[in-house]
Amino acid sequence: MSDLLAERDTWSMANCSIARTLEIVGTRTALLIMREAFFGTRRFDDFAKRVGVGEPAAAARLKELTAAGLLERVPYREPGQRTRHAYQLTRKGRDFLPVLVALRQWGDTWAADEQGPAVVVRHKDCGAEVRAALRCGEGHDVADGETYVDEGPGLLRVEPDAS
Amino acid sequence: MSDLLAERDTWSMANCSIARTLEIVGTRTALLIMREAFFGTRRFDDFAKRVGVGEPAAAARLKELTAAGLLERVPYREPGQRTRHAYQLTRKGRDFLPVLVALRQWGDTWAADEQGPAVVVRHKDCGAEVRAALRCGEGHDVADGETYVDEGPGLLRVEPDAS
DNA sequence: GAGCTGACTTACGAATACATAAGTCAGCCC
DNA sequence: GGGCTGACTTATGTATTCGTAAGTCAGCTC
Repeated sequence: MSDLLAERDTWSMANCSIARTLEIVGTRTALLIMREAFFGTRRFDDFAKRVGVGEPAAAARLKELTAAGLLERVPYREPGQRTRHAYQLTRKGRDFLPVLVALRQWGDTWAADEQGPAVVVRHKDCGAEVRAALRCGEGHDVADGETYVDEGPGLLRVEPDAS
Repeated sequence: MSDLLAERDTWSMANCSIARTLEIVGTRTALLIMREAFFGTRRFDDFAKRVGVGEPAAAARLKELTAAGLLERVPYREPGQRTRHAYQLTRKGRDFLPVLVALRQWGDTWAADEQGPAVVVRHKDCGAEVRAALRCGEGHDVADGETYVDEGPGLLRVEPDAS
């Protein structure tokens, strides 16, 4: 275990999963649309209205999220209505829930509304509130300060700047 | 337990912890600066260089993150150098780690580089990789589809649109 | 087949986020 | 006390993101 943080200038984060993720959902509206999708919203107009965003912005984000595979357009038909398309979470999109839970949790803790949170996510089996927790592969809870950064297989070594 | 999702139009998300959080760290560069802060970067120039962002953008984000209380400017002094200021994570900032872990994890799973992740976060005690997991207050692991949305104390009721 | 409705698209302007390049400025070293 | 260096700021231009308002378009219903 070398201390990667001490030699931070010998490697680059050009290959960064966080940056790649943000290229898909890096805008405020994209994340809020994902929030609404988890609330069960499926129709175009409802996304625009409930997120509080204009239709062009909603259309652009929905198209991006669909192209990226977090949402899929599925045809549906209400009785007496014509066939329409609904936006529905894919497995890839549902797997994004921990990010939203972590964001909401941080906001509830550190930027809370005085009234308390508007909604809470609960566990179906027991009704207890769902939280995003850090845990290691051995099953231990990971508390503040108990982590270190290690080299991964995709680490990109670079020449340290002469400066 | 009423079905909030079915009556989605009777309440508003004007009071939303996710949206409030995004007003602080809702930009790509703010999140990448937080990533670098967790890597131990503390100096202005290093933030700009390592995040790959121009100095004005770095200065603006660092100022916002400091004003929001995720970072703090602490004076430091290297031998033979004058006093300078370093940007250091506060408790509020360190508590943001689950968001970054969740983002990285999603990216590693769904937008992975073929080389694998550049870095991994490990648990100090055992060296096992740290993951962001959903867990309920009773300690159960929460799997895909095992959640529901419930009313919180700050829920804002609204008149459903006539439309 | 005319009207209606949901689902977008187009057009245009404002605000924000970013890059590059250059300038400022404090204070330790010599 | 002049130069150097790290830490910014200022200036300017561009790209992206958003708003509002209006237009298009498909395909049921009647």
